[in-house]
Amino acid sequence: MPVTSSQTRANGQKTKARLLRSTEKLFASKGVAGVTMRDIAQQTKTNLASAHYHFGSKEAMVLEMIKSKIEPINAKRRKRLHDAKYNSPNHPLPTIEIFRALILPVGEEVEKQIGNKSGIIEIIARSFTEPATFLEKVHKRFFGELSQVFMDELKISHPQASEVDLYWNYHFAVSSMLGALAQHRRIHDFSSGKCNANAVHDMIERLIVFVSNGFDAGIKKKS
Amino acid sequence: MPVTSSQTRANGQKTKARLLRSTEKLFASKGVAGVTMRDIAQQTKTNLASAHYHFGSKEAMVLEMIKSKIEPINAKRRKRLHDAKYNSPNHPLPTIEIFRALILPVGEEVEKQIGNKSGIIEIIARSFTEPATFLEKVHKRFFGELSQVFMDELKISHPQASEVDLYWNYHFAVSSMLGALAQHRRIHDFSSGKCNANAVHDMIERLIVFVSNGFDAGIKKKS
DNA sequence: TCTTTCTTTAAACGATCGTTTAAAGAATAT
DNA sequence: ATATTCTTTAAACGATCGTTTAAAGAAAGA
Repeated sequence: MPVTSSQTRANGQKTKARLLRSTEKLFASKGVAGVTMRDIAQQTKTNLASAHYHFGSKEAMVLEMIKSKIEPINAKRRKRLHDAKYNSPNHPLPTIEIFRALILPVGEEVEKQIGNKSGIIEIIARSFTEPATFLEKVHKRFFGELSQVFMDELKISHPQASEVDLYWNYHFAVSSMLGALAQHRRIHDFSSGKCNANAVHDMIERLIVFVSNGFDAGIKKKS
Repeated sequence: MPVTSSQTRANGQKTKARLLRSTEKLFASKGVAGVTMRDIAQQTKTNLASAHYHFGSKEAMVLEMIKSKIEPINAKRRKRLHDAKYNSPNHPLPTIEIFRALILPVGEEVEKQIGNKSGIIEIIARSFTEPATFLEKVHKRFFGELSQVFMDELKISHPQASEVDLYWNYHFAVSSMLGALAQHRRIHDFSSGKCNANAVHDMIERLIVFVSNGFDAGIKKKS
Protein backbone atom coordinates (compact mmCIF):
# COMPACT_ATOMS: atom_id res chain seq x y z
CA MET A 1 0.00 0.00 0.00
CA PRO A 2 1.18 3.57 -0.67
CA VAL A 3 2.22 5.96 2.05
CA THR A 4 -0.78 7.70 3.56
CA SER A 5 0.64 10.23 6.00
CA SER A 6 3.85 12.20 6.33
CA GLN A 7 5.46 11.05 3.10
CA THR A 8 8.97 10.11 4.02
CA ARG A 9 10.15 8.21 0.99
CA ALA A 10 11.09 10.47 -1.89
CA ASN A 11 11.60 8.19 -4.85
CA GLY A 12 8.05 6.92 -4.93
CA GLN A 13 6.65 10.43 -5.05
CA LYS A 14 8.83 11.27 -8.00
CA THR A 15 7.51 8.31 -9.89
CA LYS A 16 3.98 9.29 -8.98
CA ALA A 17 4.52 12.80 -10.32
CA ARG A 18 6.05 11.46 -13.50
CA LEU A 19 3.10 9.14 -13.95
CA LEU A 20 0.75 12.10 -13.65
CA ARG A 21 2.65 14.02 -16.31
CA SER A 22 2.55 11.06 -18.69
CA THR A 23 -1.14 10.60 -18.01
CA GLU A 24 -1.67 14.24 -18.85
CA LYS A 25 0.13 14.02 -22.17
CA LEU A 26 -1.43 10.79 -23.30
CA PHE A 27 -4.92 11.60 -22.09
CA ALA A 28 -4.73 14.90 -23.97
CA SER A 29 -3.92 13.20 -27.24
CA LYS A 30 -5.91 9.99 -27.00
CA GLY A 31 -8.55 10.27 -24.31
CA VAL A 32 -9.16 7.98 -21.38
CA ALA A 33 -10.29 5.03 -23.46
CA GLY A 34 -7.54 5.46 -26.04
CA VAL A 35 -4.76 5.40 -23.50
CA THR A 36 -3.55 2.22 -21.89
CA MET A 37 -1.83 1.74 -18.59
CA ARG A 38 1.00 0.18 -20.53
CA ASP A 39 1.38 3.33 -22.64
CA ILE A 40 1.60 5.44 -19.52
CA ALA A 41 4.05 3.10 -17.79
CA GLN A 42 6.25 3.02 -20.87
CA GLN A 43 6.25 6.80 -21.27
CA THR A 44 7.10 7.13 -17.58
CA LYS A 45 9.84 4.54 -17.93
CA THR A 46 8.47 2.61 -15.02
CA ASN A 47 6.69 -0.67 -14.51
CA LEU A 48 3.07 -1.29 -15.33
CA ALA A 49 2.24 -2.48 -11.82
CA SER A 50 3.87 0.62 -10.35
CA ALA A 51 1.06 2.73 -11.73
CA HIS A 52 -1.50 0.57 -9.98
CA TYR A 53 0.57 0.68 -6.83
CA HIS A 54 0.44 4.46 -6.71
CA PHE A 55 -3.11 5.12 -7.86
CA GLY A 56 -5.04 1.90 -7.46
CA SER A 57 -6.78 2.11 -10.82
CA LYS A 58 -6.69 3.79 -14.19
CA GLU A 59 -9.69 5.96 -13.49
CA ALA A 60 -8.30 7.15 -10.16
CA MET A 61 -5.08 8.11 -11.89
CA VAL A 62 -6.84 10.11 -14.57
CA LEU A 63 -9.05 11.84 -12.03
CA GLU A 64 -6.05 12.83 -9.94
CA MET A 65 -4.35 14.20 -13.04
CA ILE A 66 -7.41 16.29 -13.86
CA LYS A 67 -7.59 17.49 -10.28
CA SER A 68 -4.00 18.68 -10.42
CA LYS A 69 -4.80 20.70 -13.53
CA ILE A 70 -8.21 22.10 -12.63
CA GLU A 71 -7.97 22.98 -8.95
CA PRO A 72 -5.37 25.74 -9.32
CA ILE A 73 -7.56 27.32 -11.98
CA ASN A 74 -10.64 27.11 -9.79
CA ALA A 75 -8.74 28.77 -6.96
CA LYS A 76 -7.86 31.66 -9.26
CA ARG A 77 -11.49 31.92 -10.32
CA ARG A 78 -12.68 32.25 -6.74
CA LYS A 79 -9.99 34.76 -5.92
CA ARG A 80 -10.75 36.92 -8.93
CA LEU A 81 -14.47 36.88 -8.20
CA HIS A 82 -13.81 37.79 -4.60
CA ASP A 83 -11.42 40.58 -5.53
CA ALA A 84 -13.82 41.97 -8.10
CA LYS A 85 -16.65 41.90 -5.59
CA TYR A 86 -14.80 43.74 -2.82
CA ASN A 87 -12.56 46.02 -4.84
CA SER A 88 -14.85 47.04 -7.66
CA PRO A 89 -16.65 50.37 -7.43
CA ASN A 90 -19.63 48.77 -9.15
CA HIS A 91 -22.33 47.15 -7.05
CA PRO A 92 -23.69 44.76 -7.93
CA LEU A 93 -20.99 43.39 -10.19
CA PRO A 94 -21.51 43.84 -13.93
CA THR A 95 -22.17 40.58 -15.74
CA ILE A 96 -18.95 40.83 -17.70
CA GLU A 97 -16.85 41.03 -14.54
CA ILE A 98 -18.39 37.83 -13.21
CA PHE A 99 -17.67 35.97 -16.41
CA ARG A 100 -14.23 37.48 -16.60
CA ALA A 101 -13.50 35.86 -13.24
CA LEU A 102 -14.75 32.56 -14.61
CA ILE A 103 -12.99 32.60 -17.95
CA LEU A 104 -9.77 34.60 -17.56
CA PRO A 105 -7.98 32.12 -15.27
CA VAL A 106 -8.37 29.44 -17.93
CA GLY A 107 -7.02 31.81 -20.50
CA GLU A 108 -3.96 32.54 -18.40
CA GLU A 109 -3.30 28.85 -18.05
CA VAL A 110 -3.69 28.36 -21.79
CA GLU A 111 -1.36 31.22 -22.53
CA LYS A 112 1.35 29.68 -20.37
CA GLN A 113 1.20 26.53 -22.46
CA ILE A 114 1.11 27.81 -26.03
CA GLY A 115 2.65 25.25 -28.31
CA ASN A 116 2.30 22.59 -25.65
CA LYS A 117 0.15 19.86 -27.05
CA SER A 118 -0.92 18.58 -23.66
CA GLY A 119 -2.26 21.79 -22.18
CA ILE A 120 -5.41 22.46 -20.26
CA ILE A 121 -7.29 23.01 -23.51
CA GLU A 122 -6.66 19.52 -24.72
CA ILE A 123 -7.71 18.18 -21.34
CA ILE A 124 -10.98 20.09 -21.58
CA ALA A 125 -11.49 19.05 -25.18
CA ARG A 126 -10.96 15.44 -24.27
CA SER A 127 -13.20 15.63 -21.25
CA PHE A 128 -15.88 16.93 -23.57
CA THR A 129 -16.20 13.66 -25.42
CA GLU A 130 -15.55 11.22 -22.65
CA PRO A 131 -18.31 8.80 -21.69
CA ALA A 132 -21.15 10.38 -19.74
CA THR A 133 -20.40 8.44 -16.58
CA PHE A 134 -16.85 9.70 -16.43
CA LEU A 135 -17.82 13.22 -17.36
CA GLU A 136 -20.40 13.26 -14.61
CA LYS A 137 -17.81 12.43 -12.00
CA VAL A 138 -15.53 15.19 -13.25
CA HIS A 139 -18.25 17.78 -13.21
CA LYS A 140 -19.58 16.87 -9.79
CA ARG A 141 -16.14 16.80 -8.28
CA PHE A 142 -14.56 19.87 -9.82
CA PHE A 143 -17.34 22.17 -11.02
CA GLY A 144 -20.38 21.57 -8.82
CA GLU A 145 -19.48 23.79 -5.91
CA LEU A 146 -17.77 26.39 -8.06
CA SER A 147 -20.86 26.76 -10.22
CA GLN A 148 -22.95 27.53 -7.17
CA VAL A 149 -20.59 30.33 -6.18
CA PHE A 150 -20.90 31.96 -9.58
CA MET A 151 -24.64 31.37 -9.78
CA ASP A 152 -25.07 33.11 -6.43
CA GLU A 153 -23.16 36.11 -7.70
CA LEU A 154 -25.24 36.23 -10.86
CA LYS A 155 -28.41 36.17 -8.78
CA ILE A 156 -27.16 39.19 -6.85
CA SER A 157 -26.33 41.00 -10.07
CA HIS A 158 -29.73 40.19 -11.59
CA PRO A 159 -32.19 40.53 -8.74
CA GLN A 160 -35.10 40.95 -11.14
CA ALA A 161 -34.36 37.85 -13.15
CA SER A 162 -36.15 34.55 -12.76
CA GLU A 163 -34.14 31.63 -11.50
CA VAL A 164 -34.96 29.57 -14.59
CA ASP A 165 -33.60 32.25 -16.90
CA LEU A 166 -30.44 32.48 -14.83
CA TYR A 167 -29.86 28.72 -14.82
CA TRP A 168 -30.41 28.30 -18.53
CA ASN A 169 -28.15 31.13 -19.52
CA TYR A 170 -25.42 30.21 -17.10
CA HIS A 171 -25.58 26.75 -18.59
CA PHE A 172 -25.18 28.28 -22.04
CA ALA A 173 -22.31 30.44 -20.84
CA VAL A 174 -20.36 27.54 -19.39
CA SER A 175 -21.09 25.38 -22.42
CA SER A 176 -19.88 28.16 -24.69
CA MET A 177 -16.69 28.56 -22.74
CA LEU A 178 -15.93 24.86 -22.78
CA GLY A 179 -16.97 24.41 -26.39
CA ALA A 180 -14.92 27.37 -27.61
CA LEU A 181 -11.85 26.28 -25.68
CA ALA A 182 -12.21 22.68 -26.77
CA GLN A 183 -12.44 23.61 -30.42
CA HIS A 184 -10.23 26.62 -30.53
CA ARG A 185 -7.52 24.95 -32.60
CA ARG A 186 -10.00 24.66 -35.43
CA ILE A 187 -10.25 28.42 -35.86
CA HIS A 188 -7.05 28.60 -37.86
CA ASP A 189 -8.13 26.19 -40.57
CA PHE A 190 -11.73 27.30 -40.51
CA SER A 191 -10.79 30.93 -41.09
CA SER A 192 -8.20 29.99 -43.73
CA GLY A 193 -5.48 31.34 -41.51
CA LYS A 194 -7.14 34.70 -40.95
CA CYS A 195 -7.57 34.02 -37.23
CA ASN A 196 -4.66 32.95 -35.09
CA ALA A 197 -5.30 30.18 -32.58
CA ASN A 198 -2.25 31.22 -30.59
CA ALA A 199 -3.63 34.69 -29.93
CA VAL A 200 -5.08 33.41 -26.70
CA HIS A 201 -5.52 36.73 -24.96
CA ASP A 202 -7.47 38.09 -27.91
CA MET A 203 -9.65 35.01 -28.02
CA ILE A 204 -10.36 35.08 -24.29
CA GLU A 205 -11.43 38.71 -24.37
CA ARG A 206 -13.69 38.01 -27.34
CA LEU A 207 -15.14 35.01 -25.58
CA ILE A 208 -15.90 37.01 -22.44
CA VAL A 209 -17.75 39.61 -24.50
CA PHE A 210 -19.67 36.94 -26.41
CA VAL A 211 -20.71 35.07 -23.30
CA SER A 212 -21.63 38.11 -21.20
CA ASN A 213 -23.83 39.62 -23.89
CA GLY A 214 -25.43 36.30 -24.72
CA PHE A 215 -26.20 35.86 -21.05
CA ASP A 216 -27.72 39.29 -20.53
CA ALA A 217 -29.79 38.98 -23.70
CA GLY A 218 -31.37 35.82 -22.36
CA ILE A 219 -32.40 37.37 -19.06
CA LYS A 220 -35.93 38.64 -19.16
CA LYS A 221 -36.94 40.83 -16.29
CA LYS A 222 -39.44 39.28 -13.90
CA SER A 223 -43.03 40.26 -14.87
CA MET B 1 -19.77 -9.75 -50.15
CA PRO B 2 -22.81 -7.51 -49.84
CA VAL B 3 -25.07 -6.56 -52.71
CA THR B 4 -23.59 -3.74 -54.71
CA SER B 5 -26.16 -2.89 -57.37
CA SER B 6 -29.90 -3.28 -57.78
CA GLN B 7 -30.62 -4.56 -54.31
CA THR B 8 -32.91 -7.49 -54.81
CA ARG B 9 -32.79 -9.24 -51.48
CA ALA B 10 -34.91 -7.59 -48.82
CA ASN B 11 -34.03 -9.31 -45.59
CA GLY B 12 -30.40 -8.27 -45.62
CA GLN B 13 -31.27 -4.62 -46.03
CA LYS B 14 -33.58 -4.79 -43.06
CA THR B 15 -30.79 -6.17 -40.92
CA LYS B 16 -28.48 -3.45 -42.19
CA ALA B 17 -30.96 -0.77 -41.23
CA ARG B 18 -31.46 -2.31 -37.81
CA LEU B 19 -27.71 -2.40 -37.32
CA LEU B 20 -27.52 1.30 -38.11
CA ARG B 21 -30.19 2.07 -35.55
CA SER B 22 -28.39 0.08 -32.88
CA THR B 23 -25.12 1.74 -33.76
CA GLU B 24 -26.80 5.09 -33.37
CA LYS B 25 -28.21 4.31 -29.94
CA LEU B 26 -25.07 2.77 -28.54
CA PHE B 27 -22.69 5.30 -30.06
CA ALA B 28 -24.79 8.10 -28.59
CA SER B 29 -24.59 6.73 -25.09
CA LYS B 30 -21.09 5.33 -25.04
CA GLY B 31 -19.07 6.91 -27.81
CA VAL B 32 -17.22 5.22 -30.60
CA ALA B 33 -14.58 3.67 -28.40
CA GLY B 34 -17.04 2.59 -25.75
CA VAL B 35 -19.22 0.59 -28.09
CA THR B 36 -18.34 -2.91 -29.17
CA MET B 37 -19.43 -4.80 -32.22
CA ARG B 38 -20.84 -7.41 -29.89
CA ASP B 39 -23.01 -4.80 -28.17
CA ILE B 40 -24.38 -3.70 -31.50
CA ALA B 41 -24.99 -7.22 -32.74
CA GLN B 42 -26.74 -8.15 -29.52
CA GLN B 43 -28.95 -5.06 -29.57
CA THR B 44 -29.82 -5.80 -33.20
CA LYS B 45 -30.53 -9.42 -32.33
CA THR B 46 -28.30 -10.59 -35.11
CA ASN B 47 -24.93 -12.28 -35.34
CA LEU B 48 -21.64 -10.55 -34.72
CA ALA B 49 -20.26 -11.54 -38.10
CA SER B 50 -23.36 -10.20 -39.82
CA ALA B 51 -22.32 -6.68 -38.93
CA HIS B 52 -18.96 -7.21 -40.58
CA TYR B 53 -20.69 -8.76 -43.55
CA HIS B 54 -22.80 -5.66 -44.14
CA PHE B 55 -20.30 -2.92 -43.38
CA GLY B 56 -16.85 -4.47 -43.53
CA SER B 57 -15.61 -2.84 -40.36
CA LYS B 58 -16.68 -1.03 -37.23
CA GLU B 59 -15.41 2.29 -38.51
CA ALA B 60 -17.31 2.03 -41.78
CA MET B 61 -20.47 1.21 -39.90
CA VAL B 62 -20.17 4.19 -37.58
CA LEU B 63 -19.41 6.48 -40.51
CA GLU B 64 -22.49 5.36 -42.39
CA MET B 65 -24.61 5.86 -39.29
CA ILE B 66 -23.32 9.39 -38.83
CA LYS B 67 -23.99 10.23 -42.45
CA SER B 68 -27.55 8.98 -42.19
CA LYS B 69 -28.21 11.18 -39.18
CA ILE B 70 -26.46 14.39 -40.16
CA GLU B 71 -27.23 14.82 -43.81
CA PRO B 72 -31.01 15.25 -43.39
CA ILE B 73 -30.39 17.91 -40.74
CA ASN B 74 -27.94 19.79 -42.94
CA ALA B 75 -30.46 19.69 -45.78
CA LYS B 76 -33.04 21.31 -43.50
CA ARG B 77 -30.51 23.93 -42.47
CA ARG B 78 -29.82 24.90 -46.06
CA LYS B 79 -33.51 24.93 -46.92
CA ARG B 80 -34.42 27.11 -43.96
CA LEU B 81 -31.63 29.55 -44.73
CA HIS B 82 -32.69 29.69 -48.34
CA ASP B 83 -36.36 30.17 -47.47
CA ALA B 84 -35.54 32.88 -44.97
CA LYS B 85 -33.39 34.64 -47.51
CA TYR B 86 -35.94 34.70 -50.31
CA ASN B 87 -39.17 34.92 -48.33
CA SER B 88 -38.20 37.27 -45.56
CA PRO B 89 -39.11 40.94 -45.90
CA ASN B 90 -35.85 41.81 -44.16
CA HIS B 91 -32.76 42.37 -46.26
CA PRO B 92 -30.16 41.57 -45.35
CA LEU B 93 -31.23 38.79 -43.00
CA PRO B 94 -31.20 39.60 -39.28
CA THR B 95 -28.53 37.70 -37.40
CA ILE B 96 -31.09 35.77 -35.41
CA GLU B 97 -32.73 34.38 -38.55
CA ILE B 98 -29.42 33.03 -39.79
CA PHE B 99 -28.72 31.26 -36.54
CA ARG B 100 -32.28 30.06 -36.37
CA ALA B 101 -31.70 28.28 -39.67
CA LEU B 102 -28.55 26.72 -38.23
CA ILE B 103 -29.92 25.66 -34.87
CA LEU B 104 -33.63 24.98 -35.25
CA PRO B 105 -33.29 21.89 -37.49
CA VAL B 106 -31.21 20.21 -34.78
CA GLY B 107 -33.81 21.15 -32.24
CA GLU B 108 -36.57 19.61 -34.31
CA GLU B 109 -34.60 16.43 -34.60
CA VAL B 110 -33.98 16.38 -30.87
CA GLU B 111 -37.64 17.01 -30.14
CA LYS B 112 -38.70 14.10 -32.30
CA GLN B 113 -36.55 11.82 -30.22
CA ILE B 114 -37.57 12.82 -26.72
CA GLY B 115 -39.38 9.53 -26.25
CA ASN B 116 -36.93 7.14 -27.85
CA LYS B 117 -33.80 9.15 -27.03
CA SER B 118 -31.78 8.42 -30.12
CA GLY B 119 -28.93 10.70 -29.24
CA ILE B 120 -28.43 12.94 -32.27
CA ILE B 121 -27.12 15.52 -29.83
CA GLU B 122 -24.19 13.42 -28.76
CA ILE B 123 -23.48 12.34 -32.31
CA ILE B 124 -23.14 15.92 -33.53
CA ALA B 125 -21.11 16.98 -30.55
CA ARG B 126 -18.68 14.14 -30.96
CA SER B 127 -18.36 14.76 -34.66
CA PHE B 128 -17.13 18.24 -33.86
CA THR B 129 -14.92 17.67 -30.89
CA GLU B 130 -13.11 14.45 -31.58
CA PRO B 131 -9.87 15.71 -33.09
CA ALA B 132 -7.34 13.12 -34.09
CA THR B 133 -9.50 10.33 -35.46
CA PHE B 134 -11.57 9.51 -38.47
CA LEU B 135 -14.25 11.74 -37.03
CA GLU B 136 -12.17 14.74 -38.01
CA LYS B 137 -12.68 13.84 -41.62
CA VAL B 138 -16.37 13.47 -40.92
CA HIS B 139 -16.38 16.96 -39.51
CA LYS B 140 -14.79 18.40 -42.64
CA ARG B 141 -17.03 16.37 -44.89
CA PHE B 142 -20.34 17.16 -43.24
CA PHE B 143 -19.77 20.58 -41.72
CA GLY B 144 -17.02 22.25 -43.72
CA GLU B 145 -19.07 23.29 -46.70
CA LEU B 146 -22.13 24.06 -44.62
CA SER B 147 -20.14 26.44 -42.46
CA GLN B 148 -19.05 28.36 -45.53
CA VAL B 149 -22.67 28.80 -46.61
CA PHE B 150 -23.58 30.30 -43.27
CA MET B 151 -20.44 32.41 -43.09
CA ASP B 152 -21.23 33.87 -46.49
CA GLU B 153 -24.69 34.83 -45.30
CA LEU B 154 -23.29 36.42 -42.16
CA LYS B 155 -20.88 38.46 -44.27
CA ILE B 156 -23.81 39.78 -46.29
CA SER B 157 -25.69 40.63 -43.12
CA HIS B 158 -22.69 42.38 -41.60
CA PRO B 159 -21.08 44.22 -44.49
CA GLN B 160 -19.28 46.60 -42.15
CA ALA B 161 -17.74 43.88 -40.04
CA SER B 162 -14.18 42.67 -40.34
CA GLU B 163 -13.67 39.13 -41.48
CA VAL B 164 -11.70 38.28 -38.35
CA ASP B 165 -14.54 39.39 -36.12
CA LEU B 166 -16.98 37.35 -38.14
CA TYR B 167 -14.87 34.21 -38.04
CA TRP B 168 -14.20 34.39 -34.34
CA ASN B 169 -17.81 34.96 -33.40
CA TYR B 170 -19.17 32.35 -35.76
CA HIS B 171 -16.71 29.99 -34.17
CA PHE B 172 -18.08 30.93 -30.75
CA ALA B 173 -21.65 30.54 -31.98
CA VAL B 174 -21.10 27.05 -33.31
CA SER B 175 -19.15 26.07 -30.23
CA SER B 176 -21.93 27.33 -28.02
CA MET B 177 -24.54 25.43 -29.96
CA LEU B 178 -22.59 22.20 -29.80
CA GLY B 179 -21.56 22.67 -26.20
CA ALA B 180 -25.06 23.47 -25.04
CA LEU B 181 -26.57 20.57 -26.97
CA ALA B 182 -23.91 18.13 -25.90
CA GLN B 183 -24.30 18.94 -22.24
CA HIS B 184 -27.95 19.81 -22.13
CA ARG B 185 -28.88 16.82 -19.96
CA ARG B 186 -26.83 18.35 -17.15
CA ILE B 187 -29.23 21.28 -16.82
CA HIS B 188 -31.70 19.28 -14.78
CA ASP B 189 -29.30 18.32 -12.03
CA PHE B 190 -27.45 21.61 -12.15
CA SER B 191 -30.63 23.62 -11.65
CA SER B 192 -31.88 21.22 -8.97
CA GLY B 193 -34.78 20.29 -11.20
CA LYS B 194 -35.86 23.88 -11.84
CA CYS B 195 -35.04 23.59 -15.55
CA ASN B 196 -36.41 20.77 -17.65
CA ALA B 197 -34.02 19.14 -20.09
CA ASN B 198 -36.94 17.76 -22.10
CA ALA B 199 -38.30 21.20 -22.87
CA VAL B 200 -36.33 21.18 -26.08
CA HIS B 201 -38.26 23.86 -27.89
CA ASP B 202 -37.79 26.25 -24.99
CA MET B 203 -34.10 25.48 -24.83
CA ILE B 204 -33.59 25.92 -28.56
CA GLU B 205 -35.28 29.31 -28.58
CA ARG B 206 -33.17 30.42 -25.62
CA LEU B 207 -30.05 29.14 -27.32
CA ILE B 208 -30.80 31.03 -30.52
CA VAL B 209 -31.24 34.26 -28.55
CA PHE B 210 -28.04 33.66 -26.58
CA VAL B 211 -25.97 32.89 -29.65
CA SER B 212 -27.32 35.70 -31.85
CA ASN B 213 -26.77 38.37 -29.23
CA GLY B 214 -23.36 37.05 -28.32
CA PHE B 215 -22.44 37.13 -31.98
CA ASP B 216 -23.65 40.67 -32.62
CA ALA B 217 -21.97 41.95 -29.47
CA GLY B 218 -18.64 40.66 -30.74
CA ILE B 219 -18.90 42.38 -34.09
CA LYS B 220 -17.17 45.72 -34.06
CA LYS B 221 -17.91 47.91 -37.03
CA LYS B 222 -15.01 48.35 -39.43
CA SER B 223 -13.00 51.52 -38.65
C1' DT C 1 23.96 -4.64 11.62
C1' DC C 2 18.98 -6.38 11.20
C1' DT C 3 14.24 -5.37 10.51
C1' DT C 4 10.59 -3.04 8.66
C1' DT C 5 8.41 -0.50 5.25
C1' DC C 6 8.18 1.45 0.75
C1' DT C 7 8.84 0.71 -4.18
C1' DT C 8 9.73 -1.66 -8.43
C1' DT C 9 9.77 -5.62 -11.18
C1' DA C 10 8.55 -9.68 -14.42
C1' DA C 11 5.04 -12.59 -15.28
C1' DA C 12 0.70 -14.10 -15.49
C1' DC C 13 -4.63 -13.90 -15.15
C1' DG C 14 -9.13 -13.39 -16.84
C1' DA C 15 -11.80 -10.74 -19.79
C1' DT C 16 -12.96 -8.54 -24.00
C1' DC C 17 -11.87 -6.54 -28.24
C1' DG C 18 -12.28 -6.45 -33.83
C1' DT C 19 -11.99 -9.63 -37.14
C1' DT C 20 -12.08 -14.05 -39.72
C1' DT C 21 -13.45 -18.73 -40.92
C1' DA C 22 -16.26 -22.27 -42.70
C1' DA C 23 -20.51 -24.13 -43.01
C1' DA C 24 -25.48 -23.99 -42.92
C1' DG C 25 -29.80 -21.50 -44.10
C1' DA C 26 -32.78 -18.67 -47.04
C1' DA C 27 -34.14 -16.38 -51.23
C1' DT C 28 -33.95 -15.92 -56.13
C1' DA C 29 -33.10 -17.37 -60.90
C1' DT C 30 -33.13 -20.89 -64.44
C1' DA D 1 -36.29 -29.19 -58.79
C1' DT D 2 -31.59 -27.55 -59.29
C1' DA D 3 -28.11 -24.12 -59.18
C1' DT D 4 -26.60 -19.71 -57.72
C1' DT D 5 -26.28 -15.97 -54.83
C1' DC D 6 -27.25 -13.60 -50.60
C1' DT D 7 -27.42 -13.85 -45.57
C1' DT D 8 -26.83 -15.68 -41.02
C1' DT D 9 -24.64 -18.52 -37.79
C1' DA D 10 -21.38 -20.64 -34.14
C1' DA D 11 -16.86 -20.84 -33.15
C1' DA D 12 -12.45 -19.52 -33.02
C1' DC D 13 -8.16 -16.41 -33.72
C1' DG D 14 -4.78 -13.24 -32.31
C1' DA D 15 -4.19 -9.16 -29.88
C1' DT D 16 -4.65 -6.16 -26.10
C1' DC D 17 -6.84 -4.56 -22.15
C1' DG D 18 -6.90 -3.48 -16.64
C1' DT D 19 -5.58 -5.79 -12.88
C1' DT D 20 -3.17 -9.00 -9.68
C1' DT D 21 0.50 -11.84 -7.84
C1' DA D 22 4.70 -12.88 -5.69
C1' DA D 23 9.23 -11.90 -5.19
C1' DA D 24 13.24 -8.94 -5.33
C1' DG D 25 15.28 -4.28 -4.59
C1' DA D 26 15.88 0.14 -2.12
C1' DA D 27 15.52 3.25 1.80
C1' DA D 28 14.74 4.18 6.48
C1' DG D 29 14.46 3.10 11.70
C1' DA D 30 16.19 0.17 15.38
